Amino acid sequence: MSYDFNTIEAKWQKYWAEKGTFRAENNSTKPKYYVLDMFPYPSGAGLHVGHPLGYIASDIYARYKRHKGFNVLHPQGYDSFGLPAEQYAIQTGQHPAITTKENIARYREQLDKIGFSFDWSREVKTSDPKFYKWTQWIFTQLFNSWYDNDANKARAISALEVVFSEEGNATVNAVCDEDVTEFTAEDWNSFSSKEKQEVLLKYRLTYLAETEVNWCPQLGTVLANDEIVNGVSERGGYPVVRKKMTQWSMRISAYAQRLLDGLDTIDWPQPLKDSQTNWIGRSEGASVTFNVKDHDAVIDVFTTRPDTIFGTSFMTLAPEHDLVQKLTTPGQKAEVDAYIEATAKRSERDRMADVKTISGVFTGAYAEHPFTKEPVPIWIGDYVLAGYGTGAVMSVPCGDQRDYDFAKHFGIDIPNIFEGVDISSEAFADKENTVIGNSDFLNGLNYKKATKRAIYELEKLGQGEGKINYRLRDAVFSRQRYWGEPFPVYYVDGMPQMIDLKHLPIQLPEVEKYLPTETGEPPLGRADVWAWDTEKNEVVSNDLINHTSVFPLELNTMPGWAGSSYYFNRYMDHDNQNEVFSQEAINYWKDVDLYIGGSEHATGHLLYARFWQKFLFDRAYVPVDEFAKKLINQGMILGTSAMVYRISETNKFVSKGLKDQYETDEIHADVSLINSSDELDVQGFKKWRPEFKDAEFILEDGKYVVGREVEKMSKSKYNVVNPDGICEQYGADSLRLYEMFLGPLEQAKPWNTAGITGVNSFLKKLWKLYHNGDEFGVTDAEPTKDNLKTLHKTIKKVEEDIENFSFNTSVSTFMIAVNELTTQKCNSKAILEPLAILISPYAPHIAEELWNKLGNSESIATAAFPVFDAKHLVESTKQYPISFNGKMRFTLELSLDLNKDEIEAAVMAHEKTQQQLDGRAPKKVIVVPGKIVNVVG
RNA sequence: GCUGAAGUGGUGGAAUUGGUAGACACGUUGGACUUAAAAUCCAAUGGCCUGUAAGGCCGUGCGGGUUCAAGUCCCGCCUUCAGUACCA
Repeated sequence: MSYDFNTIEAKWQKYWAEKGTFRAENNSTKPKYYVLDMFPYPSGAGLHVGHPLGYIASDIYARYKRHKGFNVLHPQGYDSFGLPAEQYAIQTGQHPAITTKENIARYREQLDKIGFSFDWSREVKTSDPKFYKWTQWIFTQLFNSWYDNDANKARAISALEVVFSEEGNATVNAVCDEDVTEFTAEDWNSFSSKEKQEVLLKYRLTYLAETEVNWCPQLGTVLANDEIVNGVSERGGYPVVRKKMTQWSMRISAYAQRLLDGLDTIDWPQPLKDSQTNWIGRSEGASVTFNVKDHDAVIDVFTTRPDTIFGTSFMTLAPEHDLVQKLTTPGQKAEVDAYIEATAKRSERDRMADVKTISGVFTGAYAEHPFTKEPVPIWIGDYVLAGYGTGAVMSVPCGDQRDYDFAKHFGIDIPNIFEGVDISSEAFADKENTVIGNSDFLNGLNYKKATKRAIYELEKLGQGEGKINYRLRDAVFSRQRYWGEPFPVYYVDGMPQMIDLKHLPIQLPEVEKYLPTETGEPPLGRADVWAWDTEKNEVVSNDLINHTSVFPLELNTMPGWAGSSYYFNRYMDHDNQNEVFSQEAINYWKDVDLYIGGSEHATGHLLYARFWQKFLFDRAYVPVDEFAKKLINQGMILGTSAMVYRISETNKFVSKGLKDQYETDEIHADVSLINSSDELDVQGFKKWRPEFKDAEFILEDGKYVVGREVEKMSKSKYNVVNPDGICEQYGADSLRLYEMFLGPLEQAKPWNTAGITGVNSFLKKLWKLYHNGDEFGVTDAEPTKDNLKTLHKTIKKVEEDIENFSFNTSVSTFMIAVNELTTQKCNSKAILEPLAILISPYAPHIAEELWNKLGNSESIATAAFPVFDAKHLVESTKQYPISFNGKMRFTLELSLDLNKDEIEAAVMAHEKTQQQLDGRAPKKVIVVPGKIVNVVG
């Protein structure tokens, strides 16, 4: 009876599904443990071998925790709203829901073959109305909340209304829009309903604002900063331009400091924390207000160097700055307008590509230095970004290289305010060694003291204060898309109104086309049934909008990150129709104990999810304010592409070794056409694509050899390897073991199918260990000392490895164990039973089969993890080599029944040791069972 | 530029608080079995020296240092990868 993995795997996968082996209960006497994967976007291409890497790791850990007696929650679902399904819909007219459903079915089929211990009964799909009902509800909660800086948390907007009606807004310390004006209680009470709504909107955690956004014309939508890479859209690589639109925004900036502080409390990878820290971009400094000469306007700037304020010789505004038009003198107007037009034309990408070119123009206006009252010329320049700080800077050329370059280029003064520093060729930006001079009351002070003093003096003048600035901007939350969550919002008199939970979800309407309307409205504008009737409390036809109780609905949809910002909590109580999750469920599961996923979500999903979690915490819906205690970023599995070399302008291909003799183009060949010695199947290649039908080949040694390149696994590079094929040929257990064996979990590593034979033959050997020829055969014989030693060595190593997420080395440990037990001819049940449990997290199918054959009627999944006993590793005597001075080596034989002190004494007393150590006795000897003696002279 | 991670055989990678570097696997070579191939099994496999053996020397990106002992610790470089970038 040989190892027939196909039959075994199908059998146990069916068994697990039928018995509900991995179903988690929301209450248990066992301690809870929540293992989560980042749920996939179900793309049309299906899974390749890189996708399941993290799932296998989390599955090993989940299964291990079950063996260790935990009540484990290990769910899976789909992040099923998104652009590709919609793009496909635009091209084909196929409803995205249909495509999505098909893709999910395919994903599920592929995932099932790998034997994961997911609790599929808790599956969530972000595009499922039952799920997005709650996404919409959370949106309404954000709308009904404001951020109280004094309490340092979000509070109900109703509480704010009470304050307004009793005290006005003077005492309110909130995170709000900058254009909020002060009003009294009397003012508030005299406001019309609409005026009140307008004011409140400036305080809400999600608000409407006319904002400059990243508009992608090709995609027809707005993108968040993290959806733009190198100035083009992350998806599709299309250009992005700035555009002003009325959009929903999330006031994530209110949480900037807490998002930063929270990082100290969670066990996440340092690189990921660093990129969130950079993204939030906290910088300490001061805001300074400059009065403008001959104008009532003022210019606010943010600076990290208030100590250098006396070095200010000009100011620079971003070309988009609001004051530019107002300040520009008639004489400079033509030049300024031309400059603004020129910068607006340049795409974000161009602007980033050439940072070296210095450009700018003088406005003709002057500001007044707060201390010297000297005139300071006001320039505009595109090196100042509208989106950072206040979009204006006080330029101190002697202390900042960009200001220096700008000043040099335009012949502006470069006053030196540093003691003993030469600034004739470059600016001096070294804070640590700064001694201020030429600066009135700051003279002689260092950076720290001068900063403090400058802020103090500014505050005295009422022209500035210490300030902390964050790079993190509020997140735009509107997308001009079809395939996303509709907002639970309708408009009365232009003001947004939330739709009550009992009427949710607001479902996506049917539309004929998935493109924006001819009038430029989002695709939902095409729906003829898409308005809200406040009398009937339901979605009704557009035609009735003129009716007094029928109002237009919001036509935008939510961005991709909406659903993924709380899905981890919804798994806890996925089917609850009355609440997003019951307090009972959330208080039981609390948070994710282990979260595994890619590092590409560092500044997107993982930041937004932390933000929503903190918000839900503030409003007392969740008990903890960080959703994941530990996070691991699995590395990418890369593909090994095959390259063929076509001689330019011909259909002739030259083998790799000869390619340097010709001018060639590199072309990807499908990896399935290459054998293990890099030889191309020439006939197969001709048939592969029509344009190669008549291809000719220049061979070397009768073969066509391809070049190899390690790169991202992708359909377009023809280097994709599917897990299904691997499962069929080698089995899911081999796939699981091999993915772990490839290397450390966090590291990127290339896939090489050939290597899988190693783990495959290990499984065959394991099978043989339990079989006597064709018969299953284990005995009740007492295990030998060697048997026990092998077993306990393996228990110890595997347990340590799993706890440390070093899954790769345990696979080696298993191989060594099986080799040793084979040599020992061990078929003792007392050894083989615990061995099956050790292996089962990694190779669950074969383990379950062997476990079953060993006479166990229950699944191996809940069997207790074997207990390590150190005594089996201790031998009566062991020889230890001792090296000294590199050259001298001798062996010391010690009894390991001795305790540490006795061993130390024995070594000290050892005559030879004394000799070899040149008369000096060792000061310290360390003996660990199974380890080297450590002799310190 | 800044931030972070990492450099070990032909390849993927092991190596606990500093303690026999290269576990385990792939690949390669030789052998067994076979008409042959596949599969399986056995042996060898960092480099160099000595005819073999025994043994020796050199070896963890480079140059120094600490230590009886360094892949591991310290200082200074080089290279690669990832993230981020006119952030005031």
